[in-house]
Amino acid sequence: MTTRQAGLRERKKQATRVALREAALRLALERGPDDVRVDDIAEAAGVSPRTYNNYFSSREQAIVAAVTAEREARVAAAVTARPAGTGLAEAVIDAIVEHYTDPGEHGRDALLMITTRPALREAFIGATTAIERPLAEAIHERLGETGRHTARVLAASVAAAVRVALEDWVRPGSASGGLVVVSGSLPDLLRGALAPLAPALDAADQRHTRPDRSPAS
Amino acid sequence: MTTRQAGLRERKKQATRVALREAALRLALERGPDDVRVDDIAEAAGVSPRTYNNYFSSREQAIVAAVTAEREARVAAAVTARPAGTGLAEAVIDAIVEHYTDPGEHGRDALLMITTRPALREAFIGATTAIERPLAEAIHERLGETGRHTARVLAASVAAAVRVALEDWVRPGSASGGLVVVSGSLPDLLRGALAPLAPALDAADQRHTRPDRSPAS
DNA sequence: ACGCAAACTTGCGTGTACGCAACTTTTGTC
DNA sequence: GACAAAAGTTGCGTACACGCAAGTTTGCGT
Repeated sequence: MTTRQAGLRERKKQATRVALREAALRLALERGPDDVRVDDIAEAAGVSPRTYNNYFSSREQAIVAAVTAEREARVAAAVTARPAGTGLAEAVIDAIVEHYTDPGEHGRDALLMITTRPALREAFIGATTAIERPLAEAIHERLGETGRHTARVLAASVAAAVRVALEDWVRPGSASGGLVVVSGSLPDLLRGALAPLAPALDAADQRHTRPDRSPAS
Repeated sequence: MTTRQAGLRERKKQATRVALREAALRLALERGPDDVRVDDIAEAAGVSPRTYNNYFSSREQAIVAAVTAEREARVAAAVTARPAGTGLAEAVIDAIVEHYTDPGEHGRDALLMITTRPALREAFIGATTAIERPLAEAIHERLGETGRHTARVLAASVAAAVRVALEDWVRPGSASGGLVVVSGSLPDLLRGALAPLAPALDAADQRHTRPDRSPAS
């Protein structure tokens, strides 16, 4: 076995997954997302329509995945990579802002299309949940063995905050009523949404640094 | 117009919604959830199948809604109802624990069925998102006008934490590897999951009480 | 090298979600 | 009280998600 522990099977699976999502995005950009049939995507990726559905459970999911894929892992890796002295809040927030600001290798036109069509918007927003697991592991590593549940909760909260920021970013315009006019730059929105969680992140960090009492009264 | 501003239209809509979800749950309990067709639910509620789909976008959603409905509003109301002196974290956590522990008017057999079938489990877990909006408004009222965005983020985080707790609660058993053996009582799980967020909730509360510096650096 | 077991793919069938356009009910206005 | 606009309901047609069981590929022990 020369290729690490990867295994042919796993590599093929990833290849199929990538082929499917790339095909989905390309076709959606070419013809417009409403003129892409599942069969087309499957054919372009060289698999049967049924197999397509083994990888993605909706067309929107496949298209969006081409943009959001691997962001999760990169963010988690970035969190792990911050120097150990860095506070947890700073590490997490910086990692997120950094990797969400980068539009990925796919151009802005993809994001434009996604943020324009409601169905794609929803899938895009829903994709935020995917960072929970890797992020939880990254936080868990920093907190040590005691903080496993805490790590999951914090990761889920961070994901939720990111989702809120993306909702604001993606939202059409402000209400004509003159109230909410948020739509700043994405980094600002992210920092703004994550800021309220900083106390929780740092508190967990402190508790790990000097473990004392349990949280229950 | 005798009935407040409710309007006949709105009342009929709610009645249909209730009829649909109650019918969905009743039929699912009677025959088992896999032997209930959408047409059956629609017929039992006295509407067309197409109308059913104007209210719920999946069968699971309708069944689960019968159990989770109005929890959202009750929790939000409970948060608002706590005396103003109470800390935000305490108010929110107590309100949630109180209303999620109560199994609602529908018996435990409904919950048993839901937590048994994977598809229903997922819908049940997914329903947690529904408290975000009312909870955000409740928190917003406590924080004052400055904290609108903060309130949304905190509400989303709380909902995420609740989801984590429910996932643990619903999860079959522990892994045979001997690691994670969580499954305590639901109240304990909820408090455990919400505890890490307490610092964030209280920090927001403090800031509103005496507004001073910004959270950065 | 061989062969078995597990994992993945595929075709088929069923039940479903949802856009669309016609029709009915409710609401506010004169 | 009548009417026009708004909101809701319904049938139809299309595309889709997914369980199931058969066929194919990969992994691994011998």
